[in-house]
Amino acid sequence: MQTLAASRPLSHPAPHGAPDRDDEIKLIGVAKSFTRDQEIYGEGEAADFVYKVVSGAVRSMRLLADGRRQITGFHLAGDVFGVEIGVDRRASAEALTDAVVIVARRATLTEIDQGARLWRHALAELDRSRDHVLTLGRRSAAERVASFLVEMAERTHAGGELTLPMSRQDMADFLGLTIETVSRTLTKLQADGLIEIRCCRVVRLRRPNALAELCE
Amino acid sequence: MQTLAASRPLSHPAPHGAPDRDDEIKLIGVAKSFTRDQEIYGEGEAADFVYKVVSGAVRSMRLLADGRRQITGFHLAGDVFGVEIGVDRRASAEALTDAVVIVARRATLTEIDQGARLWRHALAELDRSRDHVLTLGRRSAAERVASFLVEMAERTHAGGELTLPMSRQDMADFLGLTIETVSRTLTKLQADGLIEIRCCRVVRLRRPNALAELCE
DNA sequence: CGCGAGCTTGACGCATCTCAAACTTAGTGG
DNA sequence: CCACTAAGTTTGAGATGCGTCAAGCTCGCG
Repeated sequence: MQTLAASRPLSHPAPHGAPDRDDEIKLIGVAKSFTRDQEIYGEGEAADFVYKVVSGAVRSMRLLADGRRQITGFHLAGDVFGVEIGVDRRASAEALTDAVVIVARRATLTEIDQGARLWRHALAELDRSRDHVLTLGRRSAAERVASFLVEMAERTHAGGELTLPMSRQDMADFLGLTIETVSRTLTKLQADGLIEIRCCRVVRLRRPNALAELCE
Repeated sequence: MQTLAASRPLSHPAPHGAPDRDDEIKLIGVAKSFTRDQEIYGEGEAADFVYKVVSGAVRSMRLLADGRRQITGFHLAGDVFGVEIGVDRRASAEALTDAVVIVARRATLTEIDQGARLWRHALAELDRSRDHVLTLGRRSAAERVASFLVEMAERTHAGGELTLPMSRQDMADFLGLTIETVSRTLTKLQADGLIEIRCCRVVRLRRPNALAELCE
């Protein structure tokens, strides 16, 4: 299932520039590549490995019994994902695009002394997750899409023009909306002059401040 | 503002029975009491302290500029809260009921060697927050209320009869609904025989399995 | 050039929100 | 102990934002 690309053991090659502090989690493992939509791990499996994105992007998600899907996060180059508290996976992860990730045994994390980094990583994820809770609980469709674009622009260090690694369906499942509402909302934001949709996945933020204000 | 009740320094007095593993975070600090609705800390303040509930309950929340409120979590006896990654508070906390909490200097956390516990605590919170994301993103009002009741029953070890420490408004702001929808939904669940509302804040789960199924 | 996946647009329906009023409960003072 | 009050909750009627269903369109790819 998982295509083994290269098996050279490697420590992490600092992905997108040096982090502000020494917050880079070290993974000692093997690089694997995944093709678009390929499962990296599934809900209920043993959580024996942790991952770090080298290139491409990954989605984490949970499913309800009837198939409704909620994406809990997108992982971009440099992001660590798949760190769980329990023995089993509570979420699944799939490659959003063709992607290369480092796979490390879970025990590796704690063997090399980096307790504080792990803690801060979890707290940073928690912070982001709570933002997400605020968005899903209290923001309108337009506000959700705006905050999503602003966040993605920040995370990808996009200067004005932003290339999204995910489809409209992924955006919808992340934002708790339908694909149609996401599409309509983007069209509306464009009509209002806040963004320009260059092509499906390329968006220019024309008035980033106005977008940010939408998020209050 | 913060009523100082007792200033006896104390380590945590294991609140509601021993935890499964040694996951109890140790706080060395002072007990303070807060009255219902009293602010414990506010968004934007310095995050110099961490807290643990001794008795009563606490809500953590974030506000949008126009006053919309999202409660990100309820903290019951034994729960640690107010642990942040940054220097400033990204959320505020208020007493849900009259409550006593232990207040500890933030540095205390890391001084006494309990890195793994802190990490697991953050991961456990993250897990819960992601459940919350799933609920807010993809569940109907009935499913939200059902999952809330099930979760609260678990957390309070309620055997059938559950006494909620929060108002309908708090439930609504936690579940991303309005107070009217929460009220109507509870009435509906009662009409369907899943619960019995003994009085506003006392609920008996008549068919806990059916409720759990609603959450899939 | 034509096909298919993904995206957009339209029309309509419904779950939830809004606004408003009645009711219940808890608290207060006579 | 019982009015009286205020806060919280429930209920109702109507509005609306987003979902659903169904075409039609665009663009990348064979």
